[in-house]
Amino acid sequence: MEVAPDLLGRTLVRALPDGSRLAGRIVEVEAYEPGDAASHGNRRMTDFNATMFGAPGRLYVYFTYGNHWMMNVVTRPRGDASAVLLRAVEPIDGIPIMEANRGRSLVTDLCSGPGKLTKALAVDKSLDGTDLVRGHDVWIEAGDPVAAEHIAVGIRVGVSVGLDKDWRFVERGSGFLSKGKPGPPSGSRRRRTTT
DNA sequence: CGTTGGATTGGCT
DNA sequence: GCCAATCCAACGC
Repeated sequence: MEVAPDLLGRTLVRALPDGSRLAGRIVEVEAYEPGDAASHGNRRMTDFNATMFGAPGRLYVYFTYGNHWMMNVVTRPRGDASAVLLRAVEPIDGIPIMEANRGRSLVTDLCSGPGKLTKALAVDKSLDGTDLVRGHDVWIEAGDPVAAEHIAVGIRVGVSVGLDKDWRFVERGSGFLSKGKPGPPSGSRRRRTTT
């Protein structure tokens, strides 16, 4: 939680096997803490979320909703199971490649959401556990920190519990934020097979 | 062992 | 506005 706002403004870099460099400025994150009902870390440790329990400074990648990867930064020491979800970045380098990955050319729509971000940067489970400080596939650079007065906070997006926590941090006024609406999903639109 | 629901997105009605 | 895509773990029987 303490480091989540600090990640805003930093540069997320992804180096592809062919040497291409993709980079973006982090503009939206959410914190997930130990004991947080909305966090995977609140459940038992499995292969699915093991990275979250591991060493800090690593990349935690997981799959959800059947077809979307999410990328997180593990922030607390081994055993504490916390992470910061990277929800949106402002594209800087390798935009044409991002466009190809996303099948879209609107720059504000390339990385404006957690699932979009991973697709644009070609991030998947194979990068789970990567060291974001020393890694050579994906890492985070210092970038330009966002001043506290330009950071807006709010409740997290897409979760139905833990709404009492203002753990979503965004760069105020950025045009590259996700379109997810904070708070519970608009009704529970989950399919009902039972009659 | 079968069903449900989720840190989502994109496409169709 | 509503639903499908499609994987994993919790929960109910």
